[in-house]
Amino acid sequence: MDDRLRRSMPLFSMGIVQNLTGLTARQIRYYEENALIEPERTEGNRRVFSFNDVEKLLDIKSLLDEGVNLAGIKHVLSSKPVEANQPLNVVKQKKSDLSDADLMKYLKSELINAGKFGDQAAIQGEFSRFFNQK
Amino acid sequence: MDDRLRRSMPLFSMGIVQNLTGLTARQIRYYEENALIEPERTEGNRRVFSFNDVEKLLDIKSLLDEGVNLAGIKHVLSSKPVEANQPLNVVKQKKSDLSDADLMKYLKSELINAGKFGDQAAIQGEFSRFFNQK
DNA sequence: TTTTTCTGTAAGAAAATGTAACATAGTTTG
DNA sequence: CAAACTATGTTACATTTTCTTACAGAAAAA
Repeated sequence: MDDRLRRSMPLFSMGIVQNLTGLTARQIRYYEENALIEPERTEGNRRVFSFNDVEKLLDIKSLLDEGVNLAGIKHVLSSKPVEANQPLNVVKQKKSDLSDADLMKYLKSELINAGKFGDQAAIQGEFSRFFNQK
Repeated sequence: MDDRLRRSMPLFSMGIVQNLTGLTARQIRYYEENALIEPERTEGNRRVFSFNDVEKLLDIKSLLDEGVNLAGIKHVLSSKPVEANQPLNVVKQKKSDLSDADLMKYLKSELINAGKFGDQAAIQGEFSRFFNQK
């Protein structure tokens, strides 16, 4: 049960971690700057990494290889799910100062026009999904 | 049960999707280029988006707001878990042509040195995690 | 003393978006 | 219907941001 402790025990120097992960020291420091890891420090200010740090760096490495950027890596490592978006999470911007009611009116009028595209009569049915709830 | 069908039915024009999502046409086209969405086309080559497309774009939008890049978004939307890394997924590179055995030897010698940092006697225990399996 | 590591800064590459030019589709109106 | 708009499409180039690499000087560790 002190596994948690053992895994966060500071053990590895920068040089070793470079070899273990294949990341450069500069990269590792950069990731620390961006709060992806938080290695301990010696009295002399050298970083000392734990197993957790190393494993996290290995995860980071594999995500980097996929081209995922730091923000993405943060997201994945903290595995926030994508917040489920509401029935319709309309973004206002531009037409910014519309009231919700106005916005809905706008959408309805726009959407009615959508009829031109496909000729599916089901459009009416879809509207209910957007407008008939709440 | 034809919900699936309804949700993938092409309904929305580019302009409407811009308003619904707050993304620019340029962005939306770029995401299509990168295979995040696959809107249908009219005979005249205009894009027509489904509900699924719009919802995906809303997810993309919220990830973008977090600073996640396309690779990251792809990863999240397909929600691949980070592949669990093996007990020690050593990266060779640089010292590239070592055999696995040589590499293990190298790691052991390096790791033994690690003792200098912390003075925790538990290091020996940790080694087993790395070397005593398989 | 020699080797590592630290911080900071600058230069370079790549990703994402903006912008502009010009063609075609679809809509609206006289 | 035909002329006039407006929305979209494609392509190419410019700009911004993010990440990596390289370098310099100082301190720590061997």
